[in-house]
Amino acid sequence: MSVGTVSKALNGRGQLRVETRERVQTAALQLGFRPNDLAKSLIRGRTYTVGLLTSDSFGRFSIPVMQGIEDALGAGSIAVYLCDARGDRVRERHYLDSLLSRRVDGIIVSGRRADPRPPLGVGVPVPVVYAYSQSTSPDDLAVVPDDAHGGMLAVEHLARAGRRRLAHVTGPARFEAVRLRLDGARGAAAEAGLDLPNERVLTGAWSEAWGREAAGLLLAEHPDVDAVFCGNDQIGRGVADALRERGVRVPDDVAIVGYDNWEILAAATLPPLTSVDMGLEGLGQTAAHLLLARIDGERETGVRRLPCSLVVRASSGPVSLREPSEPGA
Amino acid sequence: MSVGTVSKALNGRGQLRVETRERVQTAALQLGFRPNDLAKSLIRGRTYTVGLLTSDSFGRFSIPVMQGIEDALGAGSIAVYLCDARGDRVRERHYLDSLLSRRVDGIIVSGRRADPRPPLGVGVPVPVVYAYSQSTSPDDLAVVPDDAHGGMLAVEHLARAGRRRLAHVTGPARFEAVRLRLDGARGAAAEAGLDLPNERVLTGAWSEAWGREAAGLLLAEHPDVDAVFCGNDQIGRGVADALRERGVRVPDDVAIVGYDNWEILAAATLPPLTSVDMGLEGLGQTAAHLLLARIDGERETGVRRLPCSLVVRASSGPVSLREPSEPGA
DNA sequence: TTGAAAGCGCTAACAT
DNA sequence: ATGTTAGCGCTTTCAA
Repeated sequence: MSVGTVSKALNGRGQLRVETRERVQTAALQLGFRPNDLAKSLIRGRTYTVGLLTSDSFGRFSIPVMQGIEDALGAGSIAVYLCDARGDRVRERHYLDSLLSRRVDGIIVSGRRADPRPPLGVGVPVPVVYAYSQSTSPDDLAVVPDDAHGGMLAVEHLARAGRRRLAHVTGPARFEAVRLRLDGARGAAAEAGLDLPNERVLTGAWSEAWGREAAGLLLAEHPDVDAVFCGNDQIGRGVADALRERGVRVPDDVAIVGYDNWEILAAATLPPLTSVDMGLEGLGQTAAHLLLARIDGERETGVRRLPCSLVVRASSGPVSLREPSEPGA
Repeated sequence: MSVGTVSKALNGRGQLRVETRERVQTAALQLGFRPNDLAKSLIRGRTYTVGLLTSDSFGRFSIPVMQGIEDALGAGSIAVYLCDARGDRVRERHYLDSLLSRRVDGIIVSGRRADPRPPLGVGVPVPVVYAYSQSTSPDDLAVVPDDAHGGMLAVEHLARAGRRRLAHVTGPARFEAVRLRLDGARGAAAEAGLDLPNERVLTGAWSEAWGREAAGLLLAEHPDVDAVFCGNDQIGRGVADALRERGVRVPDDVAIVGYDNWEILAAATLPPLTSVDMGLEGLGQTAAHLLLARIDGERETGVRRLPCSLVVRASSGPVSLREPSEPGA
């Protein structure tokens, strides 16, 4: 029996007698034969493999993105190489070389989104997509969450719950995400006939400690605030804890909305935190599909912003039925 | 110029004129030539690639393990395939087939450690190591944290801080980890002339809510307890918050030690939580090195338990200098 | 010092 | 319906 015949039998190609086909298949099974994908790739010029290059380690945000990518790709029998450059350009270069030598069909660059990063390199001979990350080059394609939309959702929800005096406690002002979320929040506030003046926007760290501190500031300077939109869930938790400790009822007196929908934290907060979900897993899937499209010749570039969603929990219930309370009481 | 010569020039093999070698190298650089690793692998019969097969998604625990693995392997220019079976045996089989067809040199199986899992498959033709996970087969090699050691560290520390009345609030009793940590804790208690009777061992969920609840139980039934060893940091946080709310001072009245050293939670707790660190990143590295050793012919089997370490923060300070207080006051 | 040829495991076109 | 052959890109003898 010739190798050619075996190949046809196993791949269901060519004209073969049914009996031959079956004979080959049983034999292959018995011998534990497994076609060598390396050889196939060598011929096809495609490896059905992509590189996942994270510029900055794996954190709370990269993980779901990664899951989404792996999910979308694994289903199509595309394997994913995992590369963690740990924020080191040299290491990144090293991984890039390795991926290219291994002939990946494309590369997804993920990482902290803090700021647009320099492109992966010049003349990378395979398609690249940035996920939860973007490059400074307009010729690249990036997928990120729509922060303005997230801010809008939060405030829309608070307004609909009858809140009138909003505050915003968020992270460092240098983050693009901080600015965009605020823009979105302001837009929604205006839409609802409310305002969110600068003195009720407090920027600080992305931490619980800052949330606690900010809650104190709000209580001291703006005791009439009845809703706090927080830049992330840690801040939200800090605010919630601090308010509770000072006898302010959440959500009766003050409603709280967090950001990230970090389940394990948001759900454990007292009361559980309503939070904006960036849909990172879906973002990963989108990035994967866009990469596949690019591999198939698609040429779209630019930044794709994906809508967020709101996960409502107890912290943002409707205003108390009782008369407006005296926060800080 | 023949391909053979080029090969020698680029790989520094054979006898070549220096000038030729240089000429080839500059040409290769200009043309952006990149040797095809697929072809090399085909010849060598080795791909310098390993599969990372996580049986049960990526969580708080798998991530550091994964980082360690990637770190140890990436440094040696070994690429890592990422496969997430999501707890589905069919999917796992699918990934296994894919990895084998792609001729990985070995496989690391990681996952939840809850209970030993069935082996990956019979007659897997490449070395396998289980990381933070173990199989039911004694012929396999697994690396897991030493839970008894972790329990020991926690109680040793509390005893040394002068605590005499210990309690243990932990997760569901069906977890092997729960039993082992308790064993270790009891050993250390005995060593220090203390005891940890069953009525002061509370098993429940791995959650903050359970921590809060358990704190209430302890206060009601064992108000003389001066130290609580918690099965994880979430429980620790719940206990800390509940005690504080009831006016019990931590660590003055009651010391708390958590488990997992989940930085973001432990550090944000009031007061910051002393916690047992399982050294998961190191565990991943160890698993990677053991896999490499196996690939090189090493035949060791069994379960390798890696020591833990203790990260001391404020929650376990020495006993108050004031006279023994009245917890619950 | 360089070139030619075989072969890694497979597929696809062409012969038989 | 099956066998033969060339060739994917590379390394490695062996010959020149």
